[in-house]
Amino acid sequence: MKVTIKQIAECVGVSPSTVSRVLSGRGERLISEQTRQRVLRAAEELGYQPHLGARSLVTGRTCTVALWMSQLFTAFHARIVHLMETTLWRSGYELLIRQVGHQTEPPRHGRGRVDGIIGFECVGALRSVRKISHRRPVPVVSMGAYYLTDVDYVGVDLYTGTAQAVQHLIEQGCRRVAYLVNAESRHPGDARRDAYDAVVEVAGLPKEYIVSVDQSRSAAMAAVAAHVEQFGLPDGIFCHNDEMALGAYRGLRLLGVRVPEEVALVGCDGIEDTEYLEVPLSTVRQPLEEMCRLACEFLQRRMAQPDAPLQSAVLLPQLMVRESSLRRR
Amino acid sequence: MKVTIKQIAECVGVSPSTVSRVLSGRGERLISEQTRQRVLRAAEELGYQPHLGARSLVTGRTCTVALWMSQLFTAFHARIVHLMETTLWRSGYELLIRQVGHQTEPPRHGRGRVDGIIGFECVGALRSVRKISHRRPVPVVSMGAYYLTDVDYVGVDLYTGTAQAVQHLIEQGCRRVAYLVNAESRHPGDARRDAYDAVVEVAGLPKEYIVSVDQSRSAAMAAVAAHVEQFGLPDGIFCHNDEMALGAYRGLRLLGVRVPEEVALVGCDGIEDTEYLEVPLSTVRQPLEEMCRLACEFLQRRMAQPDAPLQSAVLLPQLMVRESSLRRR
DNA sequence: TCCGTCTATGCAAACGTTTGCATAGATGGC
DNA sequence: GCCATCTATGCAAACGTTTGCATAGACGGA
Repeated sequence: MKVTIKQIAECVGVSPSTVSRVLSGRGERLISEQTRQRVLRAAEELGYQPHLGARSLVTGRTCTVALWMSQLFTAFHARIVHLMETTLWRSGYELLIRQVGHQTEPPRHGRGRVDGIIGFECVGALRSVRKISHRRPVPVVSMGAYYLTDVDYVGVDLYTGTAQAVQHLIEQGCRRVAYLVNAESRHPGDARRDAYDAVVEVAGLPKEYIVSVDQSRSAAMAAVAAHVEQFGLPDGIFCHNDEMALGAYRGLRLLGVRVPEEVALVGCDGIEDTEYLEVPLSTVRQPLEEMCRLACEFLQRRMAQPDAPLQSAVLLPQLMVRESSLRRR
Repeated sequence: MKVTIKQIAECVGVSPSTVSRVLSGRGERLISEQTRQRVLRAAEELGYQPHLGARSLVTGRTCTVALWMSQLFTAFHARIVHLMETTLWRSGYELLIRQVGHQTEPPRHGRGRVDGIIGFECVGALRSVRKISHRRPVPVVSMGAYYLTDVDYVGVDLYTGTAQAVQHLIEQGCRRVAYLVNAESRHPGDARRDAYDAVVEVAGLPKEYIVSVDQSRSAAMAAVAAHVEQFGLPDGIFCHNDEMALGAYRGLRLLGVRVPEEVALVGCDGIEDTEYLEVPLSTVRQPLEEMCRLACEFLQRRMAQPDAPLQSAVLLPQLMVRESSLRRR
C-alpha cells in the first residue's frame, strides 16, 4: 500500500505541510525539534518513500541527469559511465543512460524527466534536442572530440595528442607512418586526421591511410591484413583508437610481423586493456576523470543559471609511451 | 517557456481532456480524425513535451527501469548496460544506472522513480530494497551468479561451466591445477569454487588457491607472481574471471613462463578482449544476450502481474577452448 | 415526432507534493 | 498590561496530467 505524507500527517497529528517541511528539509529552522522527530519516526515506521513525480511536478526538478552516448561496448565507455555515475550521485543526481548512435527515430525527450543532458560524442542528437527545446532549452553539455559552438563543452585536444604521437613515431625512426582509421572518421575536419596529415607533411613523409569499415577490432584487424597484402608493410601505425590498435596488433601478429621491431604502434584513448598485452600498447591517454568532473560541474552551473555565459574546456591528452612504439636501435 | 496540454487545448479550441486523449493515445477511436490532426499539428508547432512527472503521478507508471550493478569497470559490464538499454528501449522503457557496490548509505529509492529494478550481482542491495518496500514490493529481477530465493531470477550455471573448464584442463594433461580467485569469492558456497573443489578432488589432484586481494588485473598479476615465487609453478590455472585471467597471463609472461606450454589458462565470463591476445584466452562464456533478454521479460511480466508465480531461469555457459589451454602433446 | 443509441467532447476530480500567506500562541520590552 | 516580534503550524492553491462520468448533437427506427 502506498504511503503518502497525508497519512503520516494524520498519524502524527499535524498537517501535511508540516510533514513536507520536515521530510524535504526545506523549513529547516521552522519546525520544532519534537515534531520533527515524531514525523521522522512515523515516516520510518510506515516505510514512506516520496513520490518523485509529484515532487518534480511542483519543484520543476527531477534530480536526474541523462548521459547520451553514441555507443557503449568497450571498457572505455564503461569507464565513462562509471565516472559519471559516481560524480553525479555525490551531487545528489541519478543517471539515465541512452544510446543515441544508431537510433533512427528522433530523440523523444520528455520534459520533466531529466534536469540536463551530457552527451558523449553525439553531436547530432544534441543538436536536434536543442532545436526541439528551443524556447527554454534543456541544459546540455557536450563531451568528446567534436563540439557544438552553442552549448557548454568539455573536450580533449586530440590534435596535439595525435601530433605528439605521430612525431614520436617519426623520432623512433619510422619513415612510413600509416594512419589506421574507420571510414567515417577519415575525412578532413577530424582532429586526428588533420594532425596526422600536418605532421607527416612537415616531415616530408608520404601519407598512408589504412581504412577500416568500422571501429571494431575485427574490422581493424581485417583492414590491416588486407592493406599489408596489397601495399606492403608500413613501419609505424597510428591508430584512431585503442580498440582498433588491439585489432591491428593481432592482425600484425597473425601475419608474423613483430611489434615494435618491424612496425611501431600507437593507439588513442588510454583504456586499461592495452597495458596487459604481450607488448603493452603506447597510446594517447584521455584524462577521463577530469573530463567527467568538468562536464558535471558545467552542467550543474548551467542548471543553476540558464543564462550564464558559455563554458568550455579543452584538456590536453597525454602520450603514454610503452613498448609497442619503442624501437630498439 | 513551458507548453502544456492546456495551451494546446486553448490554441486548437478544444478541452484539455481531448488533447490528452489524442496525445497519450488512449481514446483511440473516440476522437474525430479532424480534431486529432489539429491537435497533433498544434503540439508539433508549439514544441510540446509531456511532463512525465505529472503523467506518472496519475498513471502510477514511469516507464523507467533501474539497473543496479555492483561495479562498472570492464567491457563485460559495458556489454550488459548496452544490451539492457537496447532491450528496454525497444519496449518503451528508459534505463537508470546505479552502482550499488561500495555505497555505504542504504539504497534510498524514491517511489515513483522507476517501475522496476534489475540487479546484476548485487544481492545485498536487492534484499534491502525488498525489505524497505515490503508492502506492495517493487518488481525486482536478480541477475548473475548469486541468487535470492524470493525474487525472480536469471542466472548462469557456473558450477557446470567451471567443472567443464577444470575437467578440460585435466584432460589437457594438467596435474597441478590452481584456482585464481579474489579474496571475497574464495569461500565455499561460490559456485566456481565449489565446482573446482569437486572436480579436482574426484581427479585425485591437490587443491591450490591463488588468492588475489581483488578482481582487478593488477592484483591478479601480483598474486600470481607472488604465488609462483613462493610455491613454484602450477601447470594449469582456472581464473575466477577474464579480467583476472588477463592479469595472470601478463604476470606469467613477465616471469618468462610460456602459455600454454608451461601453464594452461582458462578464464570466465567471455569478454571480447581475451580473443585478441597474443595467445587467445580460453574462457567460460556467459550467454549475456539471452540473460538480458530474459531479465527484461521477467521484469515486464512481474510489473504487469505483481502476484504471478516466481520466475527463474538458469542458463548454461559455454566453454570456449582457445589457444591458452591447448597443450601441444 | 419521439426515443434509444452512438459519437465526440467537456467537466471536474484525483494523483502527491511544495510553498506563499495567514494565524495562534508565546515571548519580551516598555 | 499592551503592543511588537518571533516561532511553529495550518490552509489552500498550484504543478500537468489522466479518466470516470455526464452530455450535446447526430442518426436511425418505429
